[in-house]
Amino acid sequence: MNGLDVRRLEYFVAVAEEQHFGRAAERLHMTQPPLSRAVQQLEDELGVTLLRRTTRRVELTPAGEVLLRDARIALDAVAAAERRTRHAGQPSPSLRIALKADLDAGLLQGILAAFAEEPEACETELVLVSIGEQAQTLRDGRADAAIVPAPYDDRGLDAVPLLSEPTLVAMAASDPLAARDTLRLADLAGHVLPGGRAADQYPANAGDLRPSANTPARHTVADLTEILRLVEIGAIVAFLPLSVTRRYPRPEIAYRAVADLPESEFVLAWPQQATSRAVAAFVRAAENVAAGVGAGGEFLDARR
Amino acid sequence: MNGLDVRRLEYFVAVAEEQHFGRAAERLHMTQPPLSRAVQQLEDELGVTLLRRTTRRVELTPAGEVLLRDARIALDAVAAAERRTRHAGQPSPSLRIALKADLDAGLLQGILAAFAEEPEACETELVLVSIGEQAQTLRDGRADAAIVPAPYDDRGLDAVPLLSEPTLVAMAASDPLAARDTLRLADLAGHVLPGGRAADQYPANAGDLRPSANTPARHTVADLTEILRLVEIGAIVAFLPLSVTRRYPRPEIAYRAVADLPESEFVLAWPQQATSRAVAAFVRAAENVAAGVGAGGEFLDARR
DNA sequence: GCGATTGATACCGTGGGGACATGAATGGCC
DNA sequence: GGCCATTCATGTCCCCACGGTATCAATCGC
Repeated sequence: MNGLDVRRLEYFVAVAEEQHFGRAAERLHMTQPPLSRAVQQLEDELGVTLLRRTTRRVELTPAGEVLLRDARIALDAVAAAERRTRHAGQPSPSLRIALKADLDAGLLQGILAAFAEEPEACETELVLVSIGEQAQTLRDGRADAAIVPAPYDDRGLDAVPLLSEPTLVAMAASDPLAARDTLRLADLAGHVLPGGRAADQYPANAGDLRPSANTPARHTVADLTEILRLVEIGAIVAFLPLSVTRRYPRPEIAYRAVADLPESEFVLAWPQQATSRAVAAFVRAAENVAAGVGAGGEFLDARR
Repeated sequence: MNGLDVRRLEYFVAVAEEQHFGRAAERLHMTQPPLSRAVQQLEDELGVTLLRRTTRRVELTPAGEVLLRDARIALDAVAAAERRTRHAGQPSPSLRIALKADLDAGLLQGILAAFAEEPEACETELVLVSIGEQAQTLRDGRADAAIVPAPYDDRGLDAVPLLSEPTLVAMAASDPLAARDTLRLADLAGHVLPGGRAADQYPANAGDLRPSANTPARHTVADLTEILRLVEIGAIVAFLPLSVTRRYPRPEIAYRAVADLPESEFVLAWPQQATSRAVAAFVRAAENVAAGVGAGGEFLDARR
């Protein structure tokens, strides 16, 4: 028999992630011996050793690293195929829009209304996800399009820019810096962003709101209210688009302009393989709405 | 048991492509009954009907169309994982560069030399493919990077532009138009490109050299020599980058400038998921070489 | 209406995957 | 340094699932 199969790939990924056959077996709801054998068979079929085993440690070979990365992608693709097919099989499939609540640049209502006018419109469904999950939601087939703040992981996705708006820093009102009207990034030395990165090094490690997989986060945040609560108590500062700050006026939080902070960009993204007319119509609608808002310039003044 | 598996997906794709259980079974080297059952099980697991069966015809439902597209992508990803892992398991894996012979903008030798100077260089291997196959070769794991003429199918790929050079039209020397020094696209009305598209409608349907899956091609060509032979006998005309025409000076072929024909762009592409240092080094080397050549301007004069 | 074509159903045998029991090797610890 | 615990590999058995053969049913063409 030639060719990998999904089950074995899942087994390998579990072992690679746990670095431990026993724990991986537990996670897979099976016992350890058949798991060991399955991974061995995988290695035999490939003619490649994927894992260095000691009785004390399991670690990946270079080839194992390659397979771990590619297997995750392949498993994502399989899961996406399943989800999309299930959804497409429903009587009248809706268009599923993924977004983080309040991170829509204030465009959502307008876009939905414009889309409803399109000749190829269909029902829409909002898929509310955690911060930074929008792209993955598209890749794994849970949504058909997403409004997402840049930067984001665009692998496998197509996108059009929607609009840019000023980025403000949110800090505790009690912070000495809050006395000033306008700051510079360097002033924020010593302050920490959600996820634990240093605020004054932004955007060296891109992704203001995305939880970083590499750096161990002191606070793991998935929601704006969590972020704002931490801001209030002075634990962190956060960079937020103007439209978001407008929705959360809080006495204990000061929003201030930062002169050398890049603008917040919002894009509309969708899976590259998408061919549905509904997605195309939604993209058209969103572009039109964004163009209108951008020309109107409602967001040009930075504070108050 | 939940989750699709590779075997069933292959079965479904075979049936969907053949629109016939018997032929699909033959292609899969099996008999028809277990194939029918496997597809039924797939439908049961998904809770979705994928195929409308009559005893005379098998056709896809909308959900079936979705699964066919996504299953192909998923199967590609699985096959790519297998190929890349096999390759990564070799003692000292080479960097595999895919290109169509002579469609390298004349950069190949320079890039290879520059890459060899890089600190993270490794052995390189050339994967010579048919016209238009470069991108697929990257997606399915047979190569790690590719030199490819734009436009191309960039799904799943990252790329940097290398250089642009004038595009010439190759036509039979006996063609009346060959008497003129410079043409316009409209002059080519009635002439046919490789693949059967009308030359004067370029680039309405993008992809000058890619075989089109939709339009039935009168001539299927995978090689420059085949194209040039058809040009010589006056069957087609072809749009070719200047660097290619320089390599094929033929008395029976006239290369002429076309005023409103866009330049030929070459890009270096690689899989988006690539993380290897060798690929990064190769990209650096290629960018440097291309920048040098572009600045030198060797390709600026269009004819003679 | 009859036959040919084609997909579905019935039934059976074999092979592979999982559980249980056990072996072997390595690293920590006293 | 030897003992023990941890952990991965191996041996064995069992069962399910996949594939093959035989056959049925339905539809289209003549």
